[in-house]
Amino acid sequence: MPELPEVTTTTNGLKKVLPKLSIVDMWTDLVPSLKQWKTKNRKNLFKNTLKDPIFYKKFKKSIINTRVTEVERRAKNILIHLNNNQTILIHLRMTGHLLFGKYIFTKNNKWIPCKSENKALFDPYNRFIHVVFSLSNKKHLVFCDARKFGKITLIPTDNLYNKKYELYKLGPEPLDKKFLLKNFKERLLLKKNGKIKTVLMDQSIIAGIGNIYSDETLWLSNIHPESKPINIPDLNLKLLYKSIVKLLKKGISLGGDSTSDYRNIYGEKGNFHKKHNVYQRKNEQCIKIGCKGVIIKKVINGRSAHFCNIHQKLF
DNA sequence: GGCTTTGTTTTATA
DNA sequence: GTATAAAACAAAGC
Repeated sequence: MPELPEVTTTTNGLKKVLPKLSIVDMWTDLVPSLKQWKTKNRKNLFKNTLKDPIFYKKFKKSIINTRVTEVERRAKNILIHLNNNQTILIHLRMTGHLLFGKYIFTKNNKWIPCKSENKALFDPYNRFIHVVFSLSNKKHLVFCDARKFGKITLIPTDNLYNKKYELYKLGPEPLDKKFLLKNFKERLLLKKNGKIKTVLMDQSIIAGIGNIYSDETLWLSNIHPESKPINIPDLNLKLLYKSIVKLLKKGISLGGDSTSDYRNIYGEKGNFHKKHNVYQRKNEQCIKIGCKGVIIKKVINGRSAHFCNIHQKLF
């Protein structure tokens, strides 16, 4: 599940290869026919994304023959800036990932990786290719997504942070040097009576944390996921702040978490999922030194939470 | 075939 | 009005 470290791994990869390349063509199978579009009644959900046939036409026309100037991450969004004041915004949601390499369009209307490319590209998840951007160096930027929950849209670069677009309400970046313990506490108190796990995952409070990293950081800072921010002692808040910075950086250095479908732009898995202390370890012994607890899985505000019932205290 | 999965948006409730 | 929770939604795997 792409969270901050996974999206960072992807954008770091793209930063090295995309700038200065031009987009010469694009292909997608996400666009419904106009008839389907009208009958499915999904105009609100998909408006201004590639699943909107009217928007798709504008999108394609806007990006063809433009050059990539810069790639950037904001929260869980990938931003590809173009030289015509337009920015392609990609959200991977649950199972999406981006791949970069040489691809071939086959006779049965499918894209497959060219055999001379990295072997990792022959991953089974490659059968879910839904968008292909053809680039001026004969390579491709490929959007691959088993669930098709991912979202691709286009926003004028100058207007990225306008009220009408989704980036507007995002909270601060937890790895920003200016994001101090003091700021962290202030943000949490905006939801002082919520459940800390839910608050951590709220993108308007802090950007980039999802289910995996919220479970892991709470385990490390000895906090029960249903604790109210207002009740959490300073000592634990400080520990939580440090755990967030530490684990997000660890996730990045390990190339992300491939519990599910996440791959880097060369189709390779990350390694963070091998280092889980609590996520998806239901019924296993807690591995904190000296702790006799067992990992519990419980649905909290509609999301699965994993935690140790002994050393993670409810405040 | 129903349930699960996650991130986000929308709707409901206290 | 405000704060929090619940529901809805995407689509495929099991």
